Amino acid sequence: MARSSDYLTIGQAASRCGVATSTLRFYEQRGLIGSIRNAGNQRRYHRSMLRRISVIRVAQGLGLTLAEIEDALARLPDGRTPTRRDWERLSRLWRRRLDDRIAQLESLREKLASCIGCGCLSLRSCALYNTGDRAAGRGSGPRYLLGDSPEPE
Amino acid sequence: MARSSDYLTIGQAASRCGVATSTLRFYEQRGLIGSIRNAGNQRRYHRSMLRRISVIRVAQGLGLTLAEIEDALARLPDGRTPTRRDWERLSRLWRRRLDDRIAQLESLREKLASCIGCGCLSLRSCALYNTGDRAAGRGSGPRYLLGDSPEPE
DNA sequence: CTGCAACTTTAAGTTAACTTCAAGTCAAGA
DNA sequence: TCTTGACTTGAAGTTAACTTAAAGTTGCAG
Repeated sequence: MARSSDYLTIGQAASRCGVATSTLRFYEQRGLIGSIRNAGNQRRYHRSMLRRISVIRVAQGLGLTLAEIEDALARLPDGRTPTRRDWERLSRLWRRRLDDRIAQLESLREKLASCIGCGCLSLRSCALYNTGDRAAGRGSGPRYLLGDSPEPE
Repeated sequence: MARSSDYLTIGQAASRCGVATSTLRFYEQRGLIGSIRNAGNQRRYHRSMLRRISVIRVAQGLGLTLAEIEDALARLPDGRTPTRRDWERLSRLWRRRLDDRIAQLESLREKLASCIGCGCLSLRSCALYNTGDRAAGRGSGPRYLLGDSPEPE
């Protein structure tokens, strides 16, 4: 039933998806993907896992964090690998985030344009200071500029 | 000549600029801003420094890294605090980056739209995989999504 | 059977932009 | 003078998303 060609080594899967093997191990550790083991304890990936990895990579390209992707994938029935219909739903959802982000940047651009001549940069009155666009203020560490989710209370 | 009200403590400067005092110390350590010391070795900031701090913050809001901002500020004559004319030049420059970033995201959105129905996600043939939009592959650490500078060779 | 590439694990390192901590000093009002 | 809040330093911690290293095991071609 399961031809051996249905399964790939970690190196094969990685090169098929354009990622490093360390990345796949990392994703597995995070619970984003799964694998089975052969007799010698080496990972083997079913071909269908390639699509799941692709979805993860595309979502990252859209600016989502792994946590958000994890969440989205976890909402699929039985945590199955995304079907074409699943992908349709997910990508529609993500497209909206992209729209939002573009709108944010456009608004920022307008504010910048109107401030070029003024240059006040006043904390109180300058629109550039009140874009709500800063990813700052949520703990330490680096700030992400696309996947800007709402602040926790 | 120099009234004492021309100088602010770190706490005053921080609250005027909407940043933490630790941030100002950090900026100073990085060489982004400067201060003088009073008799008791405490930092005092000249009012003009507020504008420099503001420029830094706005630039960050636009997605520039501190390294890039450092560079831009270092190009000002004698590393002076930005005048209104300097700000005009800088903000015009940064506006172009914002334009670029928006264009990138729009192109990504188109690709996503055309892939929603297809869902191939093939590493070889899918446009979503070849946006050139990934910040990946440059060392480890987090990836930045707006201040996406060209890859070193 | 030898040899080498590909695999295994766990732990630690990388990056940016800060924050937090510890232990101490300074400023200023009551 | 006392107290309290603001300040000082240097070192270490935080976060995401990985990578790198070290030390050992497996797969497979010759």
